[in-house]
Amino acid sequence: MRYKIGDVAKILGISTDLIRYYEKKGVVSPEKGEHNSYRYYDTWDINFLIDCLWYKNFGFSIDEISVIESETTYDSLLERIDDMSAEIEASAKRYQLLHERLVSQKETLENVRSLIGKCEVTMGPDFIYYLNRHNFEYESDSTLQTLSRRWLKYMPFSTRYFEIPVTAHGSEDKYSWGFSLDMHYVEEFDVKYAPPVERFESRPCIHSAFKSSGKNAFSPKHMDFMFKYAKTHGLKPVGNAFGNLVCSVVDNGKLTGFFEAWLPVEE
Amino acid sequence: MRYKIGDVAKILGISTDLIRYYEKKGVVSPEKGEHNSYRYYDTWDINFLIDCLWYKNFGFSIDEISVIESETTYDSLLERIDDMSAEIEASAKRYQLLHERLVSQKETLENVRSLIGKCEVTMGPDFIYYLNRHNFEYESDSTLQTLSRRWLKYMPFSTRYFEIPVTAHGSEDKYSWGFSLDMHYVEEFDVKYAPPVERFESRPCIHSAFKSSGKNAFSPKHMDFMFKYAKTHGLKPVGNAFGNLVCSVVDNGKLTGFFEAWLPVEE
DNA sequence: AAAACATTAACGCAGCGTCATGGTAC
DNA sequence: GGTACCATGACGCTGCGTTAATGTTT
Repeated sequence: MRYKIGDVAKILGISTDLIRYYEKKGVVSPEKGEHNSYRYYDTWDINFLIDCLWYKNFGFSIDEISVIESETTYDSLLERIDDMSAEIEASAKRYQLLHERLVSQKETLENVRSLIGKCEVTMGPDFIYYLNRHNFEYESDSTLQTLSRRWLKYMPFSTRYFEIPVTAHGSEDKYSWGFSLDMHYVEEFDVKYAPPVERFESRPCIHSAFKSSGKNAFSPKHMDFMFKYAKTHGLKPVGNAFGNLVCSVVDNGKLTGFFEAWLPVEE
Repeated sequence: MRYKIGDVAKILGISTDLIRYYEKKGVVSPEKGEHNSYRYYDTWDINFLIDCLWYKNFGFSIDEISVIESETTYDSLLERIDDMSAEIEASAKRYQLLHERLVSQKETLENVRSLIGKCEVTMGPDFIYYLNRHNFEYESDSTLQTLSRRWLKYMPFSTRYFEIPVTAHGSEDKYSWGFSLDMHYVEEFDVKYAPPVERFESRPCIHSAFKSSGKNAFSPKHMDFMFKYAKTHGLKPVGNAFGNLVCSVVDNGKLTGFFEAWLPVEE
């Protein structure tokens, strides 16, 4: 039996262009008509294409497929399958982690909105962090830059972290930014840390949230209410206030950052 | 502080080209020098870029990012996160299934090679299947073609299936091809089936494997040894012989198909 | 004045989809 | 002889990387 390209496309449920594309990439080579330049496929060619689709659905690239289909022995196929298996396993893991992260991010988003301006005392998070920006200036230190590049790749598991020296409370412009990474992920990714990366261990904190609209509007003043809360409730700040940028979205027509904030306290 | 594009690239660990590309896509727009056309970034711009990378690592496309970063409200962000969460969950599931499939495929490959020419009696698999090709000719029936397209998308969970009528044993060219899908996946994908899709329920079979080299060399004769085995061991074939194409690779310099085969029998 | 930046523009990659133009089969 | 198919080629898409030619900063 000879099938024209359209027949094959129908049988396989793919486009004729895709079949021609595979041919261009050297995967399939059907007979060509003598008088015309039509492609004529036999059963074997179609089987071959089905094989290709099989591998394609595993995620093999066209080049890999053309190698597998034309030059591969049983043993090297087993090797390739091992490699692909490892890749796919890694992807599965990655997507699973991403999914968990998105779920927790969504929880955070929901909590933060309802927490704005309110304070509660609870155990703070357990995480590692470092600072790479003070007020408006990024550190030009190359060690820090290397670090940042690594932590940027941990995103969205790493998050944007800020810190306000407890002594600076009330002033306009003393704060630092950096990144933090929850201990959960430190273990998951087996992250080694040493100064300038520090660890914050879970302890009692005032937990709250606030927002800040407009460019460069972020200021330690946004956390004043938390210090007030401490004072009026007989709690003593015992460390720097800190928090994370949770998201930045349009709010009342203005670009607005939403922040989750913590202030370590003691009775 | 003003940063030049190279400084930003260093801070973020990405290429200057990527930053310019994001600008072209409308994500970031830094100030331009008055006398030159250099780009100058402030802290805000860099934050913005970090945000973008954050979303990027979740898998959002550049277009989505530019929307999220410039027009999105808290509520619509939550919605987008829900959508993305569903997508990512699906990907995670997909990769996990693919991985399991690859692992089982590798097992099959290893078993089949050691089973070639040997027979064992064991419980056959439980699966559904249909036929769409008889000898060398594909059915042109459009219902079957639609079915094939669907089953081709189930690959590599669906596999290439062949059947040899028990009455045709010994003849040269009576066999059919189609697809089969293990009951495990029928449940996993919640596949509904009705004729022409049939079910084969697990029952005692002679289990073996064989290979076939060269174009169009496949023939029912390859299974003769299984019928012989049945005869010499007092087993009566009680249904069509069938099997799957396991792989096709180069063997002794020739393109060779490896097949796993089953023959239902009774004492 | 040399080195290290910056600019724009064009091209390339995979893995296709989408025309446009013209030839062919039935 | 009409229409449904086929061929080739070019271009578009995303998310960048890679030159190349040229201009600017320090």
